Amino acid sequence: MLTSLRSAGRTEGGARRDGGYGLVFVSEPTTPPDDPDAATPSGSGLTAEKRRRQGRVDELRERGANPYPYRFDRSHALAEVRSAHGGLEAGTETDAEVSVAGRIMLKRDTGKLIFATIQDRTDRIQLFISKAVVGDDAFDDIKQLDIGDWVGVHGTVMTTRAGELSVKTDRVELLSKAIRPLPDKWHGLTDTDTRFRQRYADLIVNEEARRAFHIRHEVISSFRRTLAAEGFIEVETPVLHVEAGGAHARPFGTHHHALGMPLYLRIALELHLKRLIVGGMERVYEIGRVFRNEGISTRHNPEFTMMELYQAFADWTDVMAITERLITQAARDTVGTTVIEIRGQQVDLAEPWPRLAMCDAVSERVGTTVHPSNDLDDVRAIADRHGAKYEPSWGAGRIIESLFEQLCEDDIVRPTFVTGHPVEISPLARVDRDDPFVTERFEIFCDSRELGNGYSELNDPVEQRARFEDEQAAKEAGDAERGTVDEDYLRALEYGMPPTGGLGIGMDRVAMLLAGVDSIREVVLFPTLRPEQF
RNA sequence: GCGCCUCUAGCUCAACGGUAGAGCAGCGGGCUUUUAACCCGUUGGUUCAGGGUUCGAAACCCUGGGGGCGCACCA
Repeated sequence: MLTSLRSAGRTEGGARRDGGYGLVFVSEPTTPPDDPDAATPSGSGLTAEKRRRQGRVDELRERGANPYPYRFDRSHALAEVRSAHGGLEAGTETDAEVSVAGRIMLKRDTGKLIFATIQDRTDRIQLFISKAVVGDDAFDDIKQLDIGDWVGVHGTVMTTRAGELSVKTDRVELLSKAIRPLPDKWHGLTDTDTRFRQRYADLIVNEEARRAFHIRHEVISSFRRTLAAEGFIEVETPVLHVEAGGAHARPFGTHHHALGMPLYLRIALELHLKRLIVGGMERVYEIGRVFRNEGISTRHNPEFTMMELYQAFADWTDVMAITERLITQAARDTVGTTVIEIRGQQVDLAEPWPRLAMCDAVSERVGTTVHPSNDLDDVRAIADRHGAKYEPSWGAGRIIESLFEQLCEDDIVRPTFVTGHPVEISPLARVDRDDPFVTERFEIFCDSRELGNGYSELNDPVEQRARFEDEQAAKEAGDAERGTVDEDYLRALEYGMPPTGGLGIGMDRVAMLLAGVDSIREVVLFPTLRPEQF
């Protein structure tokens, strides 16, 4: 009873909807808001173009056709058609029937024959549309299709006399009418602002853009496979933090209304993941967005994607090894080789990455031994001599880092582990077992950019408290990027964290490296921009 | 935040301080094997905005806006 009622109702409703496009038609604005100046001969080309295309939509509806149908059954992606029939000789017709779908990118109309190039996410393919095959009425309709329209096509596979693989079209269904014209078919979009704001248009017309995002996807997917194979568990930890810790960076602030309290967007994944190591999860990782309230540049977007992993019973040497494996494998999976070109140099990522102690690198450049144990005034004098900037509150360790950035960073081309960061700038890293002034820490530098950061994790709760207190003192002295004492994290450490190695990698930067692009905006789909004025 | 560069038709680009143009897209016509199809004809402009200099400004100057690059910022 219920069932029959329901199905009867559905049939009735369906029938009403099929025969009643007028309902939809009436409720939709079918003329542009600036229609009043339709009478005037002037007006922008875009307005006229959109009006013409919308007019076509209205016309189709009046005929009872739906310019925006609900679905289409596709038998093959375009790349599948090509791989199955790519070897056909010129001038071959087959009886292989296919149903394909895509966006019309090009149209060549020779009178009674139309060649159209459609594009899906896998490939492009040519449609061979003959008036004699589809019939006069259908041919007229196909002529009315615009570049940018989505179509579904039924036909058979053939090659033209020139050898172009094509679908000899029996029937074309309009799947979605494009009201707005596509950018230039040859040049695409070049204005970077427009490319980033209208990423949808960029992706339609610029293959390079599609390629970069495909590489980004492959990098992340490769990381997940490598980590799964090594026994890591993927987790998700909070984005909203009461106090943003785990890195030196200014956070974004927000507010929770029901709790009536300020919250901060995370600047790192570190502290929550290490709580999970305390909890006994042993090998965990997270790939997630972090937010830093800093300047925007070719290397920095305010929100970016970090991969952090933590491995119990491991130290920094294990973590350096897994770093090499992750990035080398990602190169194989994305570009098919471990040999990539960086600044004109051929670099084989499969070779062991050089290790460079920060103090050694600086010492060599300044011609005298520099170490965080040096007298502060001596280190300041060296910094002054080499134009490295520092604040009065900085200790020798932090000034050495400044010297490194000033003198050494730019020279690093191939991936390099820069090791032995001073304790002062590494509040969560464990002191080097052979040198109490530096930590068992490394940063991965490549093409002068920092790709990641790892260390033997500090797990002594008493020492961690002392380091946090130093951070808080620096923050209270006016350094907004320094941290605070995270009592809950200290409580976790008091339960005992096993010896642990940790790693953080900037996924956007790895994607940049492997995609061979020099701006982070080429691998972030919707980079942060000022709002557009409409 | 500072410096330099940039903004012209839907898109890609021209235009000495002197009538705002081309190609693509669109529209009309022709063409049954094209390849950014081609051929003929044609519509389309708040030259980012606002001021100023000038007989005359897309251009020169000022202010503002968007964007890019560099610096600063950024373990």
